[in-house]
Amino acid sequence: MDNQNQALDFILQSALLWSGMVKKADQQLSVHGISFSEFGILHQLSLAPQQRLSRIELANAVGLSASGITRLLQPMEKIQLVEKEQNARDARVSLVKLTPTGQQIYLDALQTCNFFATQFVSPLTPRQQEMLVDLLQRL
Amino acid sequence: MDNQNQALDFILQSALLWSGMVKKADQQLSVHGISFSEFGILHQLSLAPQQRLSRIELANAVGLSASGITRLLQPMEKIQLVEKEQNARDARVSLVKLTPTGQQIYLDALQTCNFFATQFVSPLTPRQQEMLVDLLQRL
DNA sequence: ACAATTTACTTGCGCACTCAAGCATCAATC
DNA sequence: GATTGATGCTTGAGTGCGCAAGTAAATTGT
Repeated sequence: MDNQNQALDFILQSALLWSGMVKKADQQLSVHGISFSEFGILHQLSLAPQQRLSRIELANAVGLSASGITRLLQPMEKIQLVEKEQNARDARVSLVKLTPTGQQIYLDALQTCNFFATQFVSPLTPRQQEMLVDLLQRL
Repeated sequence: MDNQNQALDFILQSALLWSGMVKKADQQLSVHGISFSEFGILHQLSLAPQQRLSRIELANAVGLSASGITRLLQPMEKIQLVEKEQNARDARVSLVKLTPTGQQIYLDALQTCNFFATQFVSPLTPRQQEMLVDLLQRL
């Protein structure tokens, strides 16, 4: 098994893992009424200073396009998980801010997601999990 | 950083990596006229005994639903990358077989994909790449 | 001061996929 | 050997995105 095949295996193996992972995550998170993508948004917002980010920052943080973010946020605003806020310095950017409701839903969903994620990586020892996260972060 | 957060990081980091990876792979493979999903199909078929698989086997191998496979294969049959073949023992299954054309396109695309994959994992040493593939395969 | 370019979004369109329902075939039970 | 249930696949409807084009605001160049 040479290096090239190893790299190819990595890509194809990831495809397989990922498709299953998202499906299960969405399913588990559905009890909170949110999708995995929406969880990702809540997560990034909760990490952000003052829990607010521009839409572009959000898009980069979760790996979606700007238009994807626009459409994802529409229903989230409607059910008050996040709210719009405009930037005083630059009228182009419309900031997204986590509401208290959104914060609460996030904390609930975080429990579920942590449980799921922990279960997902459970075939590995903690030492191996650490190594895996470390390796991925270098890519 | 406890174990739970590590697991969560793994999931979210994967989301980010994966979204970028597929986009780049699709872009590079477009010179061969195929998508990354289609490459996955050609790859699995080329590995299979007699280069033929049922649609269900294919779906499981690449992580798509049965209906996804049906729709992906339609254009691939039209341009003769694969062909239908029926199973003598069971009239329900319709096998998918790689054509010589498909084989050729696959080999060309494999070069591209190997190059891309190799580049993608290049921030890691060969030793680390090996470890990464090994860890993923246990999940 | 005013055009030209760049940036932050939004919108129209379309593709890729899923889920649920349907059809055909096989297998098991009576 | 008919019925019941499981399996392989296709189809209809709907969702979740991306891409390209459009708008509005900021920045840059002159």
